[in-house]
Amino acid sequence: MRADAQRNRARILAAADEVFAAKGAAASTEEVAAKAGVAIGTVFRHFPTKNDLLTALMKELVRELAAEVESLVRQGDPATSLFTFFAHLVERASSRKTVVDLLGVDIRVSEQLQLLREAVGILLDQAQAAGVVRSNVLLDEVMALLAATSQGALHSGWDADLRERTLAIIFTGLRSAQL
Amino acid sequence: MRADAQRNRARILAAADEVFAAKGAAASTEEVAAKAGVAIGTVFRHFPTKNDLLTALMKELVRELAAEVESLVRQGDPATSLFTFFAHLVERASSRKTVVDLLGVDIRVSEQLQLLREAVGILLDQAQAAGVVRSNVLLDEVMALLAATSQGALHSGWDADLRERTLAIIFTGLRSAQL
Amino acid sequence: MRADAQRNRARILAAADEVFAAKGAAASTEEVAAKAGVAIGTVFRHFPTKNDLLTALMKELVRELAAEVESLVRQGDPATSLFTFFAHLVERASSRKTVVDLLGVDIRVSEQLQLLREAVGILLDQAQAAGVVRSNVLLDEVMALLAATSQGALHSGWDADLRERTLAIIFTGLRSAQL
Amino acid sequence: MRADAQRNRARILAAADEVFAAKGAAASTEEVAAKAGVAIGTVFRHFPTKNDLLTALMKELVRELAAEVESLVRQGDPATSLFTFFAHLVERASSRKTVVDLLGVDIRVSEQLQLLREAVGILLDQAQAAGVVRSNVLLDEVMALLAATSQGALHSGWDADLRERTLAIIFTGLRSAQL
DNA sequence: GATGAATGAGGGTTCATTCAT
DNA sequence: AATGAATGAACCCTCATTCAT
Repeated sequence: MRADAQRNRARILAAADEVFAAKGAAASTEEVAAKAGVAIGTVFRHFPTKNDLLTALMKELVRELAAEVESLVRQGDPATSLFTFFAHLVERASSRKTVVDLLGVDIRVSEQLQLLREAVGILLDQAQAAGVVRSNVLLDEVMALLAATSQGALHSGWDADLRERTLAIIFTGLRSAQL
Repeated sequence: MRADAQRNRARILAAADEVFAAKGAAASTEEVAAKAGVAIGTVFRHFPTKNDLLTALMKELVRELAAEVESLVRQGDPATSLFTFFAHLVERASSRKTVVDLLGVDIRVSEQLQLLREAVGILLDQAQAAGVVRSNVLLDEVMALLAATSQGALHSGWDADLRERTLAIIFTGLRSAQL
Repeated sequence: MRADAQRNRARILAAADEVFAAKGAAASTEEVAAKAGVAIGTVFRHFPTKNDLLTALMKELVRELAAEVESLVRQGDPATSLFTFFAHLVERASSRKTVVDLLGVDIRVSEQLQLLREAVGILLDQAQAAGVVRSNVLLDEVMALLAATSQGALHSGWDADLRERTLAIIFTGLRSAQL
Repeated sequence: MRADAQRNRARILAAADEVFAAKGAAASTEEVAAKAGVAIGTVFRHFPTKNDLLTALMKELVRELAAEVESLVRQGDPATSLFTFFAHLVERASSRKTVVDLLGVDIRVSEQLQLLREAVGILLDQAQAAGVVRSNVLLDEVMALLAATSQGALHSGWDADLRERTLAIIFTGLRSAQL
């Protein structure tokens, strides 16, 4: 791929991220093109379908998240890394409708999610090994809470404070030694 | 309002509930009209805007939920009513896209939510008085968890089992005496 | 259907006939709408797909042709009716690209053509009974010649004179007593 | 012109022939480029317009046909060469949408057809001299029948058998001694 | 000369909303 | 009040053509 094409592809992805983050996946491809500063045809050359664009965005997102998890696995505190990642993802979701739409809705891309799922699985294992998460908590529930909270974080009412307090309740629920 | 107009209004709301529940708010007004057995013009006479129709649906939903809360306040076990209601709402959301869309997205109708908020507030008070919910849990967090979990419940992966286990974590987080 | 809708439907069909006759089936639906004096949405309300519009045009055409054949069967000279119809169809095709496109190309509407085929079959029977068409000529060949000549008649070079002389050759080929 | 340019030109023409033969002139230039193994820009450098490419194809076709006629004139049986050529062209058309589209539709290239016309004229003269075609048959009619039958041969229903029987009728019409 | 990315007009289709019947 | 036809902006996508690399 030529240098300018590479540049445009990146620009389009960035524009799409912004636009879809603000207005959700229902925003028009035309708007993405405008924000990227290219003609509509250029968007469709790089992503032949609107859905392809959304999927690419999703892959990008999952890649970043997985990288973050990996970094936590290597350098973070095994006991708290799960909570750290959880909080970070939710914080991020609060300003990005795309994160939410993609994390939750599209079934066809769930293969992509598998990657993320496995990464989070490691964090969960660590936390359970460290004894800060009950051993009967399954990865399924953690993923479900992750997705649900990300969705929720989008709403207007969720400021940093509410987010923190809500997560505190969930983290308490995950901690061992109760019941 | 004439008797038949009254009847039509009810029919349209019922149809809208069904249609939007199945396909989300993106479904066409025409489809609602068809399912209601009226012409498209009739829908717009009753609800001048598609958004008006969605808002009306929301009011209806909140009214029902509030009624359910009230009934729990009167006849339910004060200690567990909050959890009962929470679980029921989430279960309901899992098959009704409308619940989710409305509960989460539309900001302009949040006045309507006030009613529900107050009702849930009573349940929370009761649960805290009964000592099954920590006293430092605020209504804000409960509402946030309610909304988030409702959204999450929509996803394909959420079967009854996962729903139950996920809620169990949240309920544990709400319970007192831990940490 | 309301009176105005009926009127518009007719107008659209007439406009489509004209437009497609002049430019072939590749002409835009928008142009049809403009010529009909309606908005684009109206065209699609009556014919949900461009192909539906073309098919409707085809049905209309076949209906007319079949009616003409029937009238010939009832009142025409059995010996010459086939030739009369043949000549008339080709003459008509010479100014109507639609006739040609539809008669020849679209496979999905061939059920419609069945009607025409049967009608022409009667004319052929009559002509053979009258002894002016060889008895070993099959309906298949007649239909093939009909279609081919209609297509050919579209070309710029075909004036009335050329048409007549070309048909004379074909008619001679169909006549009995030679070879 | 450089050697590689020459080679590319030939490749593009070959690819265009294949592609347009299969899908008709509506196929995209991009597809031609792909099949030719060159970039789209190269196609447009050699043929500044899609129509130029089609015209070139036409020239090529006419050249081939004229060569075939010439070979028939030199070595064929004067009495039957016209029929041989006629049958061969129609057979070829049955698998090549291009032949048909070009032979029939484009007016601007009719100068090219002049060449073919003259060649066919020779065959006709021969056949009339041999007494197997009526002397009052004009070249115009033969060309018209040639074009019409080529178009017709494209349709799905035309198998080898139908083609043969249909041509038999036309050939009979051309033969002398009848009427 | 070749490459292939960018352009942007144009096409089919949908749908909220308006308005004549 | 109800009907349902008409409107037209907006959307996704295609493709001939141009032009920077």
